Formats: sequence, C-alpha cells, structure tokens
Amino acid sequence: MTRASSRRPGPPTRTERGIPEATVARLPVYLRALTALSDNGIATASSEDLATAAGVNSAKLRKDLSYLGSYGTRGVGYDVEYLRYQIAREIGVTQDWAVVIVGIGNLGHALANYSGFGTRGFRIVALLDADPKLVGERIGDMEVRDFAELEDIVERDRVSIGVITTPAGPAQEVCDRLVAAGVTSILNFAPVVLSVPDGVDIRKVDLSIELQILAYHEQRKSGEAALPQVPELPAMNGLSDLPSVGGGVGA
Amino acid sequence: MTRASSRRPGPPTRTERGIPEATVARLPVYLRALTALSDNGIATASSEDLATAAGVNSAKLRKDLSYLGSYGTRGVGYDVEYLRYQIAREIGVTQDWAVVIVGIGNLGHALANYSGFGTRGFRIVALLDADPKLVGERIGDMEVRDFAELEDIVERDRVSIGVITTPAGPAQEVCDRLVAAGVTSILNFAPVVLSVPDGVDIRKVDLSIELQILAYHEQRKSGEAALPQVPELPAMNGLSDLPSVGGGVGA
DNA sequence: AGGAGCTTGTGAACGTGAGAACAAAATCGG
DNA sequence: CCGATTTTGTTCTCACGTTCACAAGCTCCT
Ligand SMILES: NC(=O)c1ccc[n+]([C@@H]2O[C@H](COP(=O)([O-])OP(=O)(O)OC[C@H]3O[C@@H](n4cnc5c(N)ncnc54)[C@H](O)[C@@H]3O)[C@@H](O)[C@H]2O)c1
Ligand SMILES: NC(=O)c1ccc[n+]([C@@H]2O[C@H](COP(=O)([O-])OP(=O)(O)OC[C@H]3O[C@@H](n4cnc5c(N)ncnc54)[C@H](O)[C@@H]3O)[C@@H](O)[C@H]2O)c1
Repeated sequence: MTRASSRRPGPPTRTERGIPEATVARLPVYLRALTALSDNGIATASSEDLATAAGVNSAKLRKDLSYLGSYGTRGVGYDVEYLRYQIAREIGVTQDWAVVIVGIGNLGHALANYSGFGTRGFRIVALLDADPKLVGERIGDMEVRDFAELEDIVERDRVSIGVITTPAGPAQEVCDRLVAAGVTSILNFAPVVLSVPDGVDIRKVDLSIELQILAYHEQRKSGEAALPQVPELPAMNGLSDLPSVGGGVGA
Repeated sequence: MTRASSRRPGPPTRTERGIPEATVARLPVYLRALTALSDNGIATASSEDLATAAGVNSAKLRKDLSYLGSYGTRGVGYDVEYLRYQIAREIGVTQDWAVVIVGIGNLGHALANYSGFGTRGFRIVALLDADPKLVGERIGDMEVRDFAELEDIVERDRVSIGVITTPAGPAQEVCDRLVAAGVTSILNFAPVVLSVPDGVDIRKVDLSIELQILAYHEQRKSGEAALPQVPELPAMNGLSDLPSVGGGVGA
C-alpha cells in the first residue's frame, strides 16, 4: 500500500491518471478472462460477456475499464486483443519484471517449479537461501544461490520485486535486506506483519487468514439453525486459565 | 462471498450479530498479534500496542473489537488471554475444522508438508489426487488417496472446507464435486473464476494477481520521473496484430 | 474522597466502492 | 438517409469502510 501520496481534497477529484485500488486488483482478472476468450478464437466481447467470464457485474466492469480510457465501441463491445493489450500496458506486464525468491523450502520450491509466471510478465532471476545445504541445488534450470549474493543480483538484474518464503522469524530481517538492496515491491508469504519504508509496496498471501475467514462464515452457517455450542463466558476481566486456543495457526 | 443475505434497508442497521467483512478479515491478524504478545509474557495491552503489532491504526482496531463486545477496560487496555479467547471463539477456531486438499502437485505437497495450520483450528483429513501414480504416496503421516473417495471422506469426517490445488482446467469440475459432496467453504489456488451455488463461500489465493498488482505500482513509481517507454497507440479499433503479451501469466 | 491521567467505546465526518439507470454513440435494415 | 437496436461511458445514489475526536469509565495518587 503506501500509495495514497498526493490528492487534492476539493472536488470529487478522480484521475490525474490514478486508478482506484479496487479496480487495479480486478484488472489482472480481466486480463485473464480476455486471454481465455482470445484462446477460444473470440475477437469481440461485450461488457456482459466479459463480466461473466471475470465473475463480476457488468456495470462494475465498464466503470473499471473507463478509468483506462474509452477502448470499447458502443453498440459493439470490446475488441479482445486490443483491450488485452491496453490492460497489459496499464498494469505494466508488457515489460518483464525481474523477481527474486528468498527462502527455498517447501513453498519456495513449489514457486520455483511453477511455470505460471515465467510465462510472461515476470522472470525469476534468482532463488536465494541462507542454508548452505540448499545452496547449489538445481531446480528446473535454476540453481539455489546464497542469500549473501542478494545485493549483487538485485543491482545486476535490476530486480524490483522480491518474494519472501522464509519462516516468520527471519522475515523482517530478510525484508530489510531486500529493501536496502533496492527492491521496492515485496510479496510476503510469512505470517508476520512486515514494516517497510514509504515508497515500498508490500502485499501478503496468508493461507491461515483465508482459512480462518472461511471458518468464521462456516460457523455462522452452522449456527443459523443450531445453537452456539461454546457458551459465552459471562465473566469480565477473568485472568482465567482459558483453554489454550488457536492463533498460533501459521506462526 | 455470497454472505449478504438479509438486511433491512431502513436505518443504518448494524449488527443482528453481523460483523463487517473487512473486520472479519482482520480478526485473524489480531489473533496472531495477541498470540505473539502472549508468547512474550505480556498480559495486558492497549489498543495502541495491539494496533502496532497488527499493523493497523488504533481507532480501527478499537472499532473492530467493539463489534465483538466490550472486552477491554478503560484506562487499562485489553487482557491478552481473554481477548484472544474471545476472538478465537468469534472466528470459530476454538473447534477444529476438517479440511481436504485436492491436487497434490507442487503446491499441494507444500501445503501437505506445512505444519502451520495443523497446529490448531484446522485438521487436514485427506490429500486427494486423480493421478494413480500419486495415490498411495506418503507425505508426513498422511497418504495420498484417490479423488474418488471424496464423498465418503467428506461424509465420514464431516469436512466443511476444501482446498483446490489442481491445474486451472479441472478446477471447476473438482469444485462441483466438492460442493455436491457437502463441502460449503472452498479455498481456491487455481487461476480461474469458480462459480458456486448460494450458501457456499469461496476465497481465492492468486499469486499472479498479487504480482501484477505490485507491477502496476512499480510501473507508476518508475514513471513518476521517467516517461512511459511504451507509446500509447493512438488508433481506435485496430484489429492489429499486437505483440502477444501477458495475461497468460498463471493460466 | 476527589481529582488527574489514561484508555476504551462510539458518534459523526469523510472517503471509497458498488450498482442502477440512462443518455450518447455506434451499427444495421429498410 | 432515418429510425430501431445495441451497448458503451458516465452520472447519481446508496452502502460500506476509515479516521477523527471526545465523553464515559477505570485506576491510581494525594
Ligand atoms: N508451506 C506452506 O504450505 C505454507 C503455507 C502457508 C504459509 N507458509 C509460510 O511460508 C513460509 C515458508 O514456508 P515453508 O513451508 O516453505 O518453510 P520451510 O521451512 O520449508 O522453508 C523456509 C526456507 O527459508 C530458509 N531461510 C531461513 N532463514 C532464512 C534467511 N534468513 N535468509 C534466507 N533464507 C532463509 C530456510 O533455509 C528454508 O529453506 C513460512 O513463513 C510459512 O509460515 C507456508
Ligand atoms: N506451484 C505454484 O507455485 C503455484 C503458484 C501459483 C498458482 N498455482 C496454481 O496452483 C495449482 C496447482 O499448481 P501446481 O504447481 O501444484 O500444479 P501441479 O501440476 O504440480 O499439480 C496439480 C495436481 O493436481 C492433480 N489433478 C489434476 N486434475 C485433477 C482432478 N481432476 N482431480 C484431482 N486432482 C487432479 C494432478 O494429478 C497434480 O498432482 C495450479 O492451478 C496453479 O496454477 C501454483
């Protein structure tokens, strides 16, 4: 985040080429939907078609696209290839972004093996780990390198995106090293809140949180008919020895 | 989501014990922060302390907690253990939720090996795959089983949460099978929009989207000083043969 | 006991996002 | 060339989310 730099407070100032964050998060979905349509040989699609493919409502889709410009044709729809290019350009995936992955354990291996982002837009330039036993291991056509080489690699390959898949403990330290080396965007899989200076964007992927959100709704579904099985402790500041309970999930 | 069932349109109706979705998404973060404080032997924390640990602003944290009830003490703060229990109960992680993982490839293996959610709140009861070569493989103390056993397992173990880590192609089909078997919450890692009937909650984790969001901001950072390197094609409905470009990322 | 000092819980202001609805623009058929 | 039809781009309204600011309530000290 850390993206709400300058904005005049006066009128309902949209633009100055600023696209709402919620829209930015949906553009990749539209891009994927357009790619699917294109692969099926479809050359033109209406906002309704696209919205269905992307799983959103068509008014929202049209409004989202309107932030990019007027790329549709009234009465006709959108040219699939043309729109795809425009969205790709707006997102920035017409160029390749160099990415490093730090922490080549279970998850790091899975990401390294994944062909999905190698396809286009992102290029993994290094797999880094602090464990000497891992350094040198080959994964696909890459080799795990020592975390100490980070600074050289970032500078040489102009790396701007770093992925953290280390345990929670060292994550902040790794993050600091990445930032100091010049990385300005970080995707964090470790279950900790990382702090970064202004100008650095950070996003997290957190499995445990997703599961807990599902659990909350699941509990409500069950509870709709049945009663809450767990009684509501009525006491106040009980310094009670409560049953040790969740929260360590994913720490 | 599909969670906005009944709501009167009249007054600013909060509650009927409905917690805002944005708050629900932060409760797990608070839970983790409380666990960390607890592990450090801290018994009481102010909203300011907690907010710092959770990476949010303290007013937001207080408002979030106020939806659960009045569990703090003015002038003092919150009892860490007590609050932790209350949040865990509200989320529903005081009980164990049975989970199945479908698609034991790169990512499925990583998740299966991950001890993080086994800890508390979630219990992986089965690893399922359609590939006969994988069935029977041991991962930790579990064995990969045939996807055909899904229905039996869901019924026997009262599974309500399913995780999809198959390729995009079969994901919708797998999803339908899960729903038909009785699973009512799904966490999807495949890069497709899944459709589910009402009453089933679905969340997705999508690496490519996260990276693309970072790329967008990254591009804006570079562009602040420099000029956009890619010229803005001025033409309209050009059915042009544009350079084949991103979007397939993660498909 | 009473007042000073904190910290919570919440009302109100503000900002962002979603969706309905419709005018403007394009195509097509006559 | 004109009017019917289609579908975009945009405006308007409402709902949701965030933040400020402060009264209410608790503790502790004198
Ligand atoms: N595996 C999963 O399915 C999963 C799921 C959700 C979250 N996570 C989170 O993702 C992270 C990685 O999980 P994992 O299962 O791959 O863990 P892992 O222990 O298998 O791998 C961690 C790797 O990081 C390396 N490492 C440790 N300290 C380092 C440092 N200072 N610098 C560089 N490398 C360092 C280790 O050598 C190891 O190879 C963890 O934070 C975990 O909580 C994992
Ligand atoms: N590996 C990653 O780092 C990564 C990153 C982002 C997204 N993803 C996505 O996660 C998913 C899994 O990725 P992966 O790398 O583990 O893929 P993978 O090909 O290694 O594994 C997929 C597994 O699913 C199984 N499968 C296929 N069809 C099935 C069916 N109908 N029923 C049951 N099982 C079936 C396959 O046998 C295989 O074991 C993919 O959709 C991928 O796009 C993966």
